[in-house]
Amino acid sequence: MKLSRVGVMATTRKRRQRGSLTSEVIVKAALAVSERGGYEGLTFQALGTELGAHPTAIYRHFRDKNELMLALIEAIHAETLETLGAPTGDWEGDLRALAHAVRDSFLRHPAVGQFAAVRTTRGPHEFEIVERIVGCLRRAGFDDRRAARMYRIFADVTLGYAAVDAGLAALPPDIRQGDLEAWEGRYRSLDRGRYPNLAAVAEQIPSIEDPGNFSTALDLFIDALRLRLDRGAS
Amino acid sequence: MKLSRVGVMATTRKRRQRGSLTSEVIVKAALAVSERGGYEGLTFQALGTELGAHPTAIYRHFRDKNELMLALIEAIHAETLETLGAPTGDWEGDLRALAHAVRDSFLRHPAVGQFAAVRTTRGPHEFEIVERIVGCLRRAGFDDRRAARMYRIFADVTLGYAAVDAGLAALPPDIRQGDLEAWEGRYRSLDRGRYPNLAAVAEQIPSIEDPGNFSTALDLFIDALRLRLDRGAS
DNA sequence: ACCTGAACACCGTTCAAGT
DNA sequence: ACCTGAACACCGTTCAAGT
Repeated sequence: MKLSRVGVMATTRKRRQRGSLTSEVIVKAALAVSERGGYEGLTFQALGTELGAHPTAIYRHFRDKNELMLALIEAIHAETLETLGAPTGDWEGDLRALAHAVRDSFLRHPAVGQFAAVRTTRGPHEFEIVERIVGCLRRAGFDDRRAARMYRIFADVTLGYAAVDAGLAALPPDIRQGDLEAWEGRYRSLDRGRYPNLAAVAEQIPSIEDPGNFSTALDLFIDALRLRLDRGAS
Repeated sequence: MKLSRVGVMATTRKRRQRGSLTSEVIVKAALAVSERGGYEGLTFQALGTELGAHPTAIYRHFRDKNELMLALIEAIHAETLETLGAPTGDWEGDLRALAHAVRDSFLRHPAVGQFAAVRTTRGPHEFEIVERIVGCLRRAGFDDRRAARMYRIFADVTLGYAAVDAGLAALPPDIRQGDLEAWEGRYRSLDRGRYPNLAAVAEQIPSIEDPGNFSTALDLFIDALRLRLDRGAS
């Protein structure tokens, strides 16, 4: 083992034995790495070190980083479903539970979760999550056309919100710190003449990291769904 | 001029004259570059070429890529405000117009827009957008506490949704193509036994790129706001 | 068949040197 | 004062070579 290329294999914990490298092992290691080092820490070199294998050995299981990313998102969806019980039949409660489970999974792996709303994994766990959402909406009383449309909006809003939360959590600590301080500092000392409305309420704006925001957004969404059901024509 | 480092200065259009490099010029060039090459195309080298200057000359105006990014987001917010008339006093129409203007700006510069929901620029244009949203909510009849909370949700939902749309538009063309085809292909040929609800509605799910989705999401949100106003307790 | 080593064409960033 | 050149420590990815 050469030491000229410092760091690549130098800090290897244990050397992996031939044939033990599988997609599952790689996905698991990648989630662990991303949890520690954020997205910019999730590199093939770091992953190789984590695995006790050469960085390029990963290419035997994933064509490129994009394919690995999709597998990681699928793994997150799998986690979401694991932490979630079977549907209870209460469409509203089930929708809420699903949305919260999705967000929790994204936040558990923010470096991956921040991209999960934009990509489609085209995998079974993703299908299953969609299946569940559509199931809730149909049980609520929406006809197929309406259920399909509402599914799209619900998924985009929920995953989008969760992805923003994940993106925030995935920021490098110093940058995140700076952003948070801006909200707490600069936003509360603005020119009342120039920003009268903002100045009036600034102190009462919940932190962008307040977990209650997501719940309130869900409340609003479900209120709106109920309203459409009451109006009939669904 | 050496040619050993291929490409860096080789394709320079015109050489910039000393002293003409300002933050404004750099921001404008960066938005142009990002429009063409997506996020992975937005590099200091590409920006240097666009500017007719050495890549590292940019560091005289921005400490690092993070600072440049914040300036770019501010520039996008400035564009949003430019395309937007003065508030009309109709809180609902104004909110809608604002949300659409934000999304349009994000989509005009997707490589930057996809990050805009997560970061805070702490700049005057960002303040102005917040000011306007809060203004709409107060005019609608929300008291300060409620207006502050609803602002947070509205901003997160709207910017989050727009950022997802931008992220989609910013995907490298081949990857984006693959994702879209998955929605149109695989999602419509699923096992009806395993995914009964999804299979029933799959054909009717709007495309993830359908611009009507955002409008519908806004409709739902504003319905929910009205409901809370009607319920009293402002 | 499975993995490594070496190389390639890039990145962002620092800093001494030029004008 | 403003900008460039060269260097540093990284990236993802390809491919010939080893076992």
